[in-house]
Amino acid sequence: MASQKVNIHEVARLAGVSKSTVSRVVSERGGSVSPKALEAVNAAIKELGYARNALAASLRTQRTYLVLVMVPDIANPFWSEVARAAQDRLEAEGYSVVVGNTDWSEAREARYYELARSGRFDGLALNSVTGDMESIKGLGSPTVLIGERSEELEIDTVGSDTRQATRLALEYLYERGHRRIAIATSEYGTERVLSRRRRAYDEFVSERGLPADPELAISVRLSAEGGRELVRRFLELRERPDAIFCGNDILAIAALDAFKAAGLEPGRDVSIVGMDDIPAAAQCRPGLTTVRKPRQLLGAAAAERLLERMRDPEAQAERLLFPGELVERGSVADKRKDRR
Amino acid sequence: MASQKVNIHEVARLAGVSKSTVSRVVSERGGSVSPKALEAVNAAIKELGYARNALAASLRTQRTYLVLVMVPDIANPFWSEVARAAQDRLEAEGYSVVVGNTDWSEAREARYYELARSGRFDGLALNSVTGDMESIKGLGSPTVLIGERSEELEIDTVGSDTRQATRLALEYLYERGHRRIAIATSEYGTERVLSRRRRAYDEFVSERGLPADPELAISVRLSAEGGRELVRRFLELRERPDAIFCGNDILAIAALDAFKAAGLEPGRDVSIVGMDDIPAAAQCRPGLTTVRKPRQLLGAAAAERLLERMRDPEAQAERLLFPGELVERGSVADKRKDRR
DNA sequence: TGCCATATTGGGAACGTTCCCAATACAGTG
DNA sequence: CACTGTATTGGGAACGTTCCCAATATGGCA
Repeated sequence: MASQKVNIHEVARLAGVSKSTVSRVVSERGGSVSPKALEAVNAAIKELGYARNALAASLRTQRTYLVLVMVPDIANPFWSEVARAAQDRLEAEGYSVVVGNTDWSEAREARYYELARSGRFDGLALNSVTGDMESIKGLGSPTVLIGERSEELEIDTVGSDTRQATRLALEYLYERGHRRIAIATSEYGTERVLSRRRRAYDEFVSERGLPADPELAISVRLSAEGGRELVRRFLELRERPDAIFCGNDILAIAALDAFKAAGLEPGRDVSIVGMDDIPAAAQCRPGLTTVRKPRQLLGAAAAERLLERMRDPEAQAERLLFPGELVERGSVADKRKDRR
Repeated sequence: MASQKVNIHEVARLAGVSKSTVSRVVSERGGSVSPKALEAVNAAIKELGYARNALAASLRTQRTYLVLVMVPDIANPFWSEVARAAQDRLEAEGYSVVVGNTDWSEAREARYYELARSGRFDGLALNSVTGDMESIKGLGSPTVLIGERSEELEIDTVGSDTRQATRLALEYLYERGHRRIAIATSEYGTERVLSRRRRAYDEFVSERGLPADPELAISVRLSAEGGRELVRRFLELRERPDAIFCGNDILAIAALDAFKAAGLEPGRDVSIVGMDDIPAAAQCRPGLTTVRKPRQLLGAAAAERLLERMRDPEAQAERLLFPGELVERGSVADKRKDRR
């Protein structure tokens, strides 16, 4: 059975009805079919091992019921949880979800854009590494951005409030007496606009009159490898920072381990604050003080927004930002004099 | 521009050529086109913002150049690395890769099978949670199984050698003087066949004449939550095991943390061996002794096998198993008398 | 110049479904 | 019984591409 070439016509022939009737049975929005015909069709489907060709159906209906969720790092619990939450919500509405992993690579991202442009998906929820808004607008499918990476107002955006989250972390370090605070984040080439994180940092530094040494802005990949590189670069600095604010937890935890390996105890000799609050942040020693982002909320909200956008492609774009929340653990020293 | 309804005919009209010529330009296998026509077509494509409809093309050619990699847990570094390695290999051959996350759920897995049956993918590489081989055979697309979950010989399989890996871990514990060894793995309902891991364990236990207490076979989910549950169940046992062999590292590391929280020091009061060797296994304290599986190799081999299978759907199925390798860290105590 | 081989081009059919509309069957009502 | 309204059915067109094949243009050579 299942000779894999069976189509609606063969089913119709075996069931003794027309292809239209078979279509009414197999397509979800089927019109009325008599019980007798229904039974005959179902029997024929079973006997022939018929499977509906979604490509042909989509070509005709212009709906695929498939959504692509594109993220930069599938292995990062932050992203996988966002994706999972979005998947939950979208599947409940009858969409199937597949995930695209760009692995922080522009080439891969471009590849997924091409895939999306070819009409295979009804919608996309994506985090862009390149921040190339023109490509995204040219996609031709309803799209929701996850993460606040630009000032873009024409595309729906669901993210956490980067400025607020960054200031929360820096404020915390400042309160505990740190003055020479570094930021480790990812900047893409010199021509690109500075990341929001970096701008929030610059703003904070100038507000508080902290040293604005360019050495303190360290650009590394937001990965474990980036964390190790961060520590190598840190150790080579002429004047070492008191504290580092890291762009995500993966980076921060790798840095934490690398510091320990180098004989510096995080939370005493150097302070580290992360971003995201992934499960590992609670499991490392010392625990990582970090800013929690509402992952499930983010994923669910992105899905919700995408559903609305797919219903009404002409709707006004929205911008939804969720605040972060500081989670205190052990990776920040308290340098206040009155505590000593 | 990009009114999103532009098709090959409009491009042809603007360029002053026939649709056939446009097709020759946009489809990869295009025949010969004069430089003049090529230029005219490209200009028209650009002006109209034309994007080729992959659905229509696939319907005609019966090729989608899209592959689905289905895994049970996208957030587990083991699976995400396997997926990434497969993606690397497949993209090099011109296929695009999307990932399906089943989250250990049978319902989700069934949903992806349905998706696959509808002809959207040229091939699938998947790890089945249910082990429902009949569904997989009925998929109608070239399929490679990742992971050795059954005796199935009709489907290409790429996996690690579960029996060898399990025995390696148990042997290691045995050598170090452990005799009451528990196994924590995931069994699905009583009617299902026992997992390979479990069978290898039973075999080892009977070979060495170790206690075959059914209490020692603990079935939990292979997740962090499962690790915490494992420790709760462990603490309630009348006669506590010396050592636990855990089905994967996620489980093992969560258990390790839970033991510490309960006041038992892993590597002294209780011994733990994991499986996979994910990065976190080296970062936890104590380090997790575990069996390393060759992730990249597994993913690349699965991709390779799938490529061959897509080339020749009638080829003989193969079964490729890679051995594991013991990585010694600090989570196992040495109970040998001669050492004391 | 005439002829042949090759390069280029265009039109119709096909991929497998759903949509539209007209045709027929059926049941209920006066 | 005739009539009307609804339920069910079937056939043709359409979705947007590629494939096949025949037609035409082009260039080289005798």
